[in-house]
Amino acid sequence: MDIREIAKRAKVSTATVSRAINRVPTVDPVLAKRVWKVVDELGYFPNTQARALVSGKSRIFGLIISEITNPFFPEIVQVFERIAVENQYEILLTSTGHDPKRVQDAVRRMIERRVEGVAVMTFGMEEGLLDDLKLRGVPLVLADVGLSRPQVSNIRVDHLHGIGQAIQHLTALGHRRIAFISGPMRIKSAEARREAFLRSMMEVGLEVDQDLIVEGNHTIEGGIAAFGKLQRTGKRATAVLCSNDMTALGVMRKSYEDGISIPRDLSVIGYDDIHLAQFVLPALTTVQMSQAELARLAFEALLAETRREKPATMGMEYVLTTQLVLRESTQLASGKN
Amino acid sequence: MDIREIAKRAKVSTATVSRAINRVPTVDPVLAKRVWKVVDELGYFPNTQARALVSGKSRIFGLIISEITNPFFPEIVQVFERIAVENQYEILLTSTGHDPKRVQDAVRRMIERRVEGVAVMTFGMEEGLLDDLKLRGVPLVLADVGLSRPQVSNIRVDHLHGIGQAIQHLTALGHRRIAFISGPMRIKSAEARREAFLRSMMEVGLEVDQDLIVEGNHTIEGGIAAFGKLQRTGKRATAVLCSNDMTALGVMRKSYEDGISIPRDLSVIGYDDIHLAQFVLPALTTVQMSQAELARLAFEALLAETRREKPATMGMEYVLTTQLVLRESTQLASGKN
DNA sequence: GAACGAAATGAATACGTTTACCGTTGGCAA
DNA sequence: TTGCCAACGGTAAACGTATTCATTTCGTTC
Repeated sequence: MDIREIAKRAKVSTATVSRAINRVPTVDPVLAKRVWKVVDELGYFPNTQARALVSGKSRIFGLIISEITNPFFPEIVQVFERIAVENQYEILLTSTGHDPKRVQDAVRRMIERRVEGVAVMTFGMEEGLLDDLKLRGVPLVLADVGLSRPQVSNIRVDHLHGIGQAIQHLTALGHRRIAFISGPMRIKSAEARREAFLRSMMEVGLEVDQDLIVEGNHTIEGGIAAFGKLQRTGKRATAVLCSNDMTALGVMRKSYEDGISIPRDLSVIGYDDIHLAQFVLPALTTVQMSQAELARLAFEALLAETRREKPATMGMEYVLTTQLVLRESTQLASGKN
Repeated sequence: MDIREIAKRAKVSTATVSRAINRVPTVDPVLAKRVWKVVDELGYFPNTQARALVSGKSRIFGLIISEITNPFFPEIVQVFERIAVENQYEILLTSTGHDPKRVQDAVRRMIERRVEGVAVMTFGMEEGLLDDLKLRGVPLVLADVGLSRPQVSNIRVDHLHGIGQAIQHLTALGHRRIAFISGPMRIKSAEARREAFLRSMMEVGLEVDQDLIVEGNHTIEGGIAAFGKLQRTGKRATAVLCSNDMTALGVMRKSYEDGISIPRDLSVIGYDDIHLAQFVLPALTTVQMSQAELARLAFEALLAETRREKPATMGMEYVLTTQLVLRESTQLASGKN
């Protein structure tokens, strides 16, 4: 069943059917009604591939994330998808696990489907992988990748704000020996968070002990391993700041196993503020980075880009700020430290 | 840049280009090589919409889930997506929150994109919403919706096995007063789990106190509320079985706030075995229902369906079994109960 | 009452592929 | 040398829609 069938039954031309369906105002209301009647009776739905082919618009955006099993991302995906649907867009989702091969694959698939734009959330691998997209003038939005670059919009995250608050909070509680468990350093956003930590420590006049900086990988398992390593150094920290909430959950789990009580013996601060953070035991003090806001910014940026006549030579810059959320996992530094 | 451009530069016809790209064996290796050379030089990617239009195959599967923010689903999505990509399929993902309007919308979008099949994970709303798909002969796979129905493949989950093990485990530990926090009863799978609970209780000869069965909604918040309600009845249970892990997390959170120690004062068992379950404090004893297996079954079912010549009048039936996983949240029933 | 213009409709084309169908080529046997 | 067949390549027609351009149908004005 196609537009021709509708045309025949409504006794109009296919052109009129097309116009009626697309609500072109010049079409006679009487004819339009006749068309809609047939459309409804037959349960006709326009073929998107045909539309895309002739119009040159696929109405698909690509969304590249790292790990959908990290609770940070589902919340982004949910909001992004909701907004997309509201705007009659579909999304081509891909969770790459930072595997270059999978990124490459995703890019190819997105080009083949002729996506109108791609949002990339957290990114670490060679930028070269995105060149195919740039070359074709596909609008690109990168979230949290540090410096901006030509032809690519950028969502800059103000890590310094939230992390600065976190450090101030800890020092106010009397903590001096503050550890940091980073994300994988090949990821830009992990690097940026680490920088913000170092800078914040400097600003409050605390020196950082390199032994108290350990690399994790943004998973619970990584947090467990990293915290284990931290303890084996023998240098005891009274507080630990984590590069994301999953890492913090790992720290909490490992502390529990080792008989370290949080927050009594150790204060822990996470990063991201995933929904779960408020429900763990104890509830996690963390730096909030609004997933909804991030998703919204990314979508708006993409949409703005597609509406533009000429592709912008310079990408737009958006800013997302962060903020400390106090809960139960931090407390006054204990006695002698 | 299109197939014609390639044809011109490789000095062959578009038909040959098409055949070369699709690796049709009859094409002369010399010509094929010439074609591929040009394709690579120009960075040409075939236009999927055009392909879909002429071949009648969109190479897209729909995937309808309820809540992507429930950690159970991201693990499914991940596996489903991975297998799909391996088979050159894309997935159209939709998280409906069981909102009939959003389901309706999703169905429309999927029809418009001409998906070759749809997998529905957990389902509660009027089946009528899927009629549009059935009518068009779109292969359908439903997971965990109870009885099977014509034209629709079904993945039956053997809740009884895992839940039976859970109840036996609890009774072996001396528990007699076992509470159950269900999911929302409009959801088929929640209903099925509740039935399995009732049946398992009967099988071990325990009577169920209706006051000890409370309805939750498969979220942490719902678990908190339900457990609060449970306590207000005044009838103390020594163990509580939850319809999913998120609910169990809610119970754990609420217990913590109320000074009830798990597992000392109360044993808790979850359902699903989300990845997180092993890391919470204490690690959650739960009934495992393999997300990877479920995703794989669903995809295989869909793929099998698309390969079939004539649409099957009767759907296939697949079975997924469940199994208790012992961790730290259960313990001998305390003294006097 | 005729001619003109505005507005709406219809015929036809294009979008980028796949593929049925037909024509060409070359090899081999007679 | 001729004829036949096999094998392969090319031409052209689809796929379902949007849209340009030509046509028709009005109402309006003089």
